[in-house]
Amino acid sequence: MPELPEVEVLVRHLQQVLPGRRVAKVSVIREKSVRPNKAAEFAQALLRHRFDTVQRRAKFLIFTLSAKSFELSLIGHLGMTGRIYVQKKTAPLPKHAAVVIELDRGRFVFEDTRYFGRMTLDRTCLNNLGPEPLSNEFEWKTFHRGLQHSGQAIKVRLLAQDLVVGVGNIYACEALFRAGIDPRATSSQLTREQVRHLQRCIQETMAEAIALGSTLPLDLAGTESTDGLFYFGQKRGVNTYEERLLVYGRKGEPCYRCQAKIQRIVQAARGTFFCPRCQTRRIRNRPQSRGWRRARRSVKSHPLWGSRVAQW
DNA sequence: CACCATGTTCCTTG
DNA sequence: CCAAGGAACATGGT
Repeated sequence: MPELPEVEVLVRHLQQVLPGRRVAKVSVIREKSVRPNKAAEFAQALLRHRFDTVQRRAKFLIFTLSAKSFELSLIGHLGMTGRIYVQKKTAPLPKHAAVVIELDRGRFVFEDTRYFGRMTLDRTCLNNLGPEPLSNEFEWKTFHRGLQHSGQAIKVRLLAQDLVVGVGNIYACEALFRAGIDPRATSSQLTREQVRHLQRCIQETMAEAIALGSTLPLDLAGTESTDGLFYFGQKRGVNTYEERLLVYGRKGEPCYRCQAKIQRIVQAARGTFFCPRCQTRRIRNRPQSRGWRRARRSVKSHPLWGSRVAQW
């Protein structure tokens, strides 16, 4: 269940639940899910340690544990379909449980249907990551400099995790729509104004998603068939949050801003959704023009958008 | 059967 | 050597 906002909301939840609990037993059910450590050494190292903190860096979860004077970091990545939760010892294990850690109270479960996720004690995966999008380190001048050296399409470039972390396929589409930038535009062709605008749109997209996800009734304890995903929100009777996304998954549907049909194309083997009228490759001299501000207000005042997100 | 899916890494190509 | 493109990983939903 990744992308930065989903991981952030999960981390905040786990930080409330996990600290203080001790590791009683470690079962690596899917050996490949523990890399590059060996399953046996991984399990042995964690034994009898106590969870202290839960943090996030990019889409990684970082658990710190200690035993007497020994400290260690457990790093997790959810891949495409990973979930992490603490369940009751009596609850049944999920079909695709990858790593199970029995605690003094309850059970830590890392399940992963497609097994693209992983757990490790090796911190080197945290090297070479770009700045956090919601930190001061995400600075538009550096962002601009990085983009100028690239001939890749901007949408593809955003996914590389070196100029900025945490932006995945869905939020890349959303941020580019908000910024009015064609996902096919060559990175180096973006103007300084477009880059500055895109930087702010990425931050808005992330911040609003975290804020929204913090209030939805997510199944962070792994008890239901629902999960901790909130790209599409939750289906709860009449209260449907499905239309929260502005372009992703809306192929053929009318753009909320201009009614043109949303297009789906493939870039780097991933689906990209965009509005062919609102998102242009052309360089806009005045990206903050009155017309554009009016358009963004109209997007935000769409009944299914404003009611759920504008409150933040 | 066809096509789609939230991510990253490795290999090949130019 | 480098940048960019594509396959691979693995399973399930529609």
